[in-house]
Amino acid sequence: MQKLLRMTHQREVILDEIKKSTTHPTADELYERIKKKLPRISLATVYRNLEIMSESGLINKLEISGRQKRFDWDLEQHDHIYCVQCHRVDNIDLADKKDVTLPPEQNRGYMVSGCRVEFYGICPKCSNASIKKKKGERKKMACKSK
Amino acid sequence: MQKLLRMTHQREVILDEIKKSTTHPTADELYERIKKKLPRISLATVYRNLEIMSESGLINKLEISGRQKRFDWDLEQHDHIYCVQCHRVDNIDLADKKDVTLPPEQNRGYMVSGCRVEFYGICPKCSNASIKKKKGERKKMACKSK
DNA sequence: GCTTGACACAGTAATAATTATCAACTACTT
DNA sequence: AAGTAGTTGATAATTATTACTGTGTCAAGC
Repeated sequence: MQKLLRMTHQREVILDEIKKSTTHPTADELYERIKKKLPRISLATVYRNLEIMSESGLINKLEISGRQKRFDWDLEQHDHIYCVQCHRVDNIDLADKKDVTLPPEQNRGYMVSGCRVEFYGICPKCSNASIKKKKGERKKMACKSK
Repeated sequence: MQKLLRMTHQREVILDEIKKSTTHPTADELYERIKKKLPRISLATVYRNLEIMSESGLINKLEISGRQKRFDWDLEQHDHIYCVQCHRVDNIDLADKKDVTLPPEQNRGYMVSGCRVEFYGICPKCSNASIKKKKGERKKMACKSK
């Protein structure tokens, strides 16, 4: 499964941009940022290399709700919390994750290989934005909601 | 949020088809099955009504990994396990779900409104299929993988 | 019984996200 | 230098979903 890959300039820049992210960017978010450094890069290259790099284990592809794929540089096992309003995704570190186990009589015959825990709610930016809105301050939302 | 809606024939057939499902069908899986009963129904009608019925609480729209939306007639809170090979989704009933909590210092400022637990692995059909394949029996996979 | 308005329908166009294709280019290997 | 395997940018194609459009249906009010 682990695949050798040449570290091209494009790949370096993509990887670099992911590593700088505090949140979990989508392919087109990364594309927008990377364009500033490599104006001629193609969106297809970004998609292609995110896929390749996640296959070869350099980054993680998140399995998470929502229609866009998101990528993560943090290869340690961890879980996520995401905002139902702006779809932002943050890391969480669940201490008692080990307690979450599926009793064998419940596994429906599956060979279980893992478990994801996903919390959801409203992120601080969005809840601030909606408080301000209530107060009548006609200000733009802090984070875009699609 | 709860919205009144007229129970048309199309809606009845759609709802009926979901309730008959042991797994969690996608819109186009349902469309294929419903076409046999209502050959003139439009895919758009299926999508529209799944959306409407989940808004009005008749069915559940699953937030789950994978690119297609899936729907569920079971309105009770429960979690899911899914097959990484054929993308089938089954219900599980997690007894110690209550233990899965996010310590306040970990919530990143979110107003947490819920939590989903998702197990993954290989479903019985797929693992049987791959055993048969290993034995050299050139048989078709038991469930399609896309 | 006819008219009006509110939904709902089928069919199709449009959109969003992603993946595939392809010709040109690059870096290695011989 | 020539061959070749991998990579790139541009663009076409695909997939899943949503929006639009003209038509139809039904119940309420006249």
